[in-house]
Amino acid sequence: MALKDAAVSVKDVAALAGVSVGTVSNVLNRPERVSPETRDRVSAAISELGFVRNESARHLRAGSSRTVGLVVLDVANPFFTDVARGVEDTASAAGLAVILCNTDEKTAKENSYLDLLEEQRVRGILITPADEISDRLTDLRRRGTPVVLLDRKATGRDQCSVSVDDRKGGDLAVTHLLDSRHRRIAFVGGPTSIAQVADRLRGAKVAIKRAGLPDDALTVQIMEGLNVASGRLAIQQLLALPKRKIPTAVFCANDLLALGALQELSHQGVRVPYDMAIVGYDDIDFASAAMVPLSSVRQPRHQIGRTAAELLIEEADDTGGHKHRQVVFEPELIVRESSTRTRRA
Amino acid sequence: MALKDAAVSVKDVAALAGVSVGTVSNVLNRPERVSPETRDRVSAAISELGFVRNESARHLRAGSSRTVGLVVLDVANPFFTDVARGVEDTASAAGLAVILCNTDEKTAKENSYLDLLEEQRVRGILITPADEISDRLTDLRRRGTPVVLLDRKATGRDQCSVSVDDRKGGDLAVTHLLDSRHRRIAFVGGPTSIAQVADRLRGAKVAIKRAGLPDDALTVQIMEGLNVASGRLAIQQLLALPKRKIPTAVFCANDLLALGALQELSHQGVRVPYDMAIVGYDDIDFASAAMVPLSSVRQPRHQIGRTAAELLIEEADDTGGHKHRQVVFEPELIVRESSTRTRRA
DNA sequence: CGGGTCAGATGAATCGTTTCATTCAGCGGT
DNA sequence: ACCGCTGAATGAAACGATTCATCTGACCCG
Repeated sequence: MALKDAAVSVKDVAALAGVSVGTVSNVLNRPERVSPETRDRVSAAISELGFVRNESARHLRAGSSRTVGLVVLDVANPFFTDVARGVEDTASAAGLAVILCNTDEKTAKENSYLDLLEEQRVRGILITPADEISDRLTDLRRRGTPVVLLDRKATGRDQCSVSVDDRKGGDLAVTHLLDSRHRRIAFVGGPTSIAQVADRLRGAKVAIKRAGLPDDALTVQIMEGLNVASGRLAIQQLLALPKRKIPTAVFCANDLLALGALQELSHQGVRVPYDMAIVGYDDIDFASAAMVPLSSVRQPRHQIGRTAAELLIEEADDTGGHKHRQVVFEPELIVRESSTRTRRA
Repeated sequence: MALKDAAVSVKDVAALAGVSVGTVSNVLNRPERVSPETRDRVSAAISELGFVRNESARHLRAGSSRTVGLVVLDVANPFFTDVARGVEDTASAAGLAVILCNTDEKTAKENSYLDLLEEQRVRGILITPADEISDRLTDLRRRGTPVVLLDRKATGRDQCSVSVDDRKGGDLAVTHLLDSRHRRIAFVGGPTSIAQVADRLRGAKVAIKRAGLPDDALTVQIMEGLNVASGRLAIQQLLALPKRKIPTAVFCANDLLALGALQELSHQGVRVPYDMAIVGYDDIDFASAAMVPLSSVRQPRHQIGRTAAELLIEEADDTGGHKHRQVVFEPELIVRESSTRTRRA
């Protein structure tokens, strides 16, 4: 049995098995080239010493590592954990580990993680940028680290991305509310510097315009963050408007906001959906599990992650034939109780 | 500017700056030993070539890496994402990256991640074991990788752990329900092979016994998983019991179960807390944001993560004086609407 | 002017693994 | 008995950064 201070290397294994280090390496990597007896002897030595390969040394020689980086805005958002699972499934099937990094929407944190990942020589990086596509990211790619954008469409054709048509999603949500006779609608979102928020708002405006309504039929409420607390606050502010300006429906840029809104409305005795309808975005699991099941725009979260990881692996393993692709999924509106006035007075 | 195929190394930098590789390394690691002019020349060369250190090479030489592994049961559970943030805060302050691994409560996945982490020669591992403490984990420690148990108390004194007194938590929850006059209580949990579930159940039983009630005052409902779907199912099963056996309160082993229970009760027209009270566990953010705000046993999630990471770093940097510690936090009962019958008929 | 000091720079050795050109032994064919 | 072949094993080189013993030259002092 190996002792605590062992630090066993191929050399030790080779010595114990009475072979050369090259042979040990062959047993590990191309066992068919080694005679059965030798192979057994080496295997025995490996388990006796408790030998564990040193990935850094392999990697140093090989030039490429077995990890990919996944950089997201917020791991606490169920949307991203689901995407992460998709990434992990694909990556681990390919024998790759995932380093999950959390930026909290801060460019500074994003940059320091990118440095770290590049120093680790990760095979590639999946990222939902906190802001504009930074120079840091461009440099990274130029130096040879593949980057796939996640939940954000690449602007050019020279880069892979996997996203969902957020404009269409915003359009779907608001069109649904308009179809349900709502004429005063609020959009509740986070900072528009986040591309997803900006696009969903844009889609909402398109729907309003198509219906021939004036611009002010849509009240735009921009909050600090995309979380539950901001959702509650947004409702407080909306309910404080002059009575005839209070919307009859709100479309929230994500489900965390929508859940906060739902809670605050209930708290204030406003009935959902009878007095006010709500549509969220992402269709996280908690949306259908909410007390008033939440209508929401569904995104194929898991598939976004899987596809992005596939593109990344394809680009990383590129033998020359890689074509950059911009995959765009279609959002789907899931109508639940929070926006259907079946028993309307 | 660096070209795509650059793969710049210290050698290239040294050549461009007209110095030796040793000097480049000194500029990087002990700039005070290098004369200002040389330092500037080297720095210029570094940025001109876009040189990025190769962490694997550093690590190979240094013998220790700059990453730690965090192995949890389920990243999609907000409890763990909050713990993960705590870990990340401490780790990144120490210049360490976190590799987050998800076992889905499966021993097989756990083992394959442990292999991977050991091959990466991580500085240490934080883990919530899916089952018993496996031999794999013991071997790992014997070979020199520090391991700190997370949300699970170490059985011996030879290992660090950070946990919460789950027995006490179960006791608190059930005692609270007993104080509210409930005499038929259900415990809804996941498999008891998960230590947390077993301990919370044990605490619940202690409370029942202390109150002098018979064992069958507690209906034990063991479900497959610790998620929302299982919570709904559990309620369906409980409501199918003979009327006089149906409990008036349920204590759920975590908040995901409790949220599922809440939803199903509402769906079946059972009023919470008037017809049935609920207490959850973890006090995740969604608990207070639920339509009927959920009573729950709070754990210092963020602090669990921080403390565990601190212990791990201390053990990893050990210069001989490390004492293994088993930190146990106290749980706190947060009473909200789901278990208070103020307007009881 | 010789000797000592010291900051600064050097470059070979090292970490653990993989790779590949080379060696070796055994064997069949002539 | 010798040649050529093949399967098996070998061992040195290489990956890139760090370290440390060593070297260089400038400067000061007696």
